Amino acid sequence: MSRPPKAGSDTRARILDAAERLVTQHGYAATSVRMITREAGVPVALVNYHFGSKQGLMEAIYARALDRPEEPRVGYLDRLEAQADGAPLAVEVLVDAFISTALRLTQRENLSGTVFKQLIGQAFYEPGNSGETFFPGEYQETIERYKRAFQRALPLLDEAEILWRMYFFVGIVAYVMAGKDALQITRLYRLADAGDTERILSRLRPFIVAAFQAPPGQGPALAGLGSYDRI
Amino acid sequence: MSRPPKAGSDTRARILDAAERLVTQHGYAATSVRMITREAGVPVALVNYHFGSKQGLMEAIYARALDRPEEPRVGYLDRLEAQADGAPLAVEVLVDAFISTALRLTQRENLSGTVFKQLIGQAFYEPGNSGETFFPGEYQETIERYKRAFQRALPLLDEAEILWRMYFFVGIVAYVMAGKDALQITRLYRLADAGDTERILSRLRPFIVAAFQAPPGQGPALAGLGSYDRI
DNA sequence: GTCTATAAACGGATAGAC
DNA sequence: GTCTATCCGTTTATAGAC
Repeated sequence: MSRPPKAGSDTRARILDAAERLVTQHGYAATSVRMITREAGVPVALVNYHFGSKQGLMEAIYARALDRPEEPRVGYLDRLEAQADGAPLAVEVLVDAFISTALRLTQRENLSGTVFKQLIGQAFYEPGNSGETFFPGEYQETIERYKRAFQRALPLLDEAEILWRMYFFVGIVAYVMAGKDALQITRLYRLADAGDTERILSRLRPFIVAAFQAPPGQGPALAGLGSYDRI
Repeated sequence: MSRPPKAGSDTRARILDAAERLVTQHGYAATSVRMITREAGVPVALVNYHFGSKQGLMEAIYARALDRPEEPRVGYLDRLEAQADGAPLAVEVLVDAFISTALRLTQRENLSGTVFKQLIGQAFYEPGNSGETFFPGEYQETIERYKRAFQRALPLLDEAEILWRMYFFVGIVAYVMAGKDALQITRLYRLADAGDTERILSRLRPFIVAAFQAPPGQGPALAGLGSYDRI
């Protein structure tokens, strides 16, 4: 932004950095290539030179953001299970592991921090892209592993129930990491610790653990739903 | 789309319908006024005539979607509290009430059904708009009322903890209503009942109730976070 | 690899006839 | 209220000099 157009440093990375920042702030469609190159202090043409098109640039952003560490993600779960030596892992441990993994993902060194959260949120919620575009297949195995671990930890729940609870869990983590404050929308509250993802997730942990341990039977259907004359 | 430009029917509504459809599909920024009028089969100028600007059109969409029923939203909570006659409402009841309200909101007759869910999701996640633009002030009171009710139901939790759990709760509901399937992204699972919001929320209910009832102390911080060498 | 200049299309908005 | 024609700024992308 205030940087001189001077070369020497990696132009490609500069563009990626600027794009990452702007896209997470304003969204894909609302961010123009010119905004990006202005922010990066480079001429417009370089976007097309390096990435082919605006779309290509976007894909590069996601590719870099999701760029995997050397070890596969399940490696962590493997270690925990090895330690447990055949015994099922406790729900607390599983929830903890998943949250930690997600958190770690947001703290990758090559990421501006808040960036990844927004990318996650957008991948889940921005219409049009179905998510598959950006999420590499490796994550499938992770889900599968967690599913089996949760099944062992919660033998009273059937597979469908486990999956639904994982679904809620993943959703909440994405939601928290995306960082939009639904309650703040009401302008009434500013939550303590807001912005500190680690603290937030440590508040989330017992909440989710208890939720997973809820008794199976889906309880009575929503009480009298449909009989409420007016809400 | 295939409709003739013929008048007689309400043009304004035609534009709103088309805009609703397209915006929920592609998002605000990615939907141009011209796409909308093409879909509606009317000339471009009518958008500005009826709504002043593209932004005005958007606000009209949300206004219609959130268009309040005659009774204020808290009326329902009022009735429950009156019935309880001074006694605190149980967590189950509160969770149930909130979910039902949200669900009702998505089932308003004037809505194309899935539309509202996406609008909600986008209001929370689309970068740039902070949500205040669209969410009318009346919702503030609703949050405040729920907060007090939850505080009475869960006297062991301090206000901050209550707010955080409500935050998670609201997030999960928005997430579910927005309908993106995080697990489906992995292409491994298609959850039973998927798409049937009412069923999903009835699965959500016991999950959330148990979560709210989790013991206060935020538990140990994320176990050894920071000591995991690699995830 | 970097940059300038320009192409070609599309964006939202408006003036003014009907 | 409806529609055509047009203004004008901005968009993505490219051609071609350096």
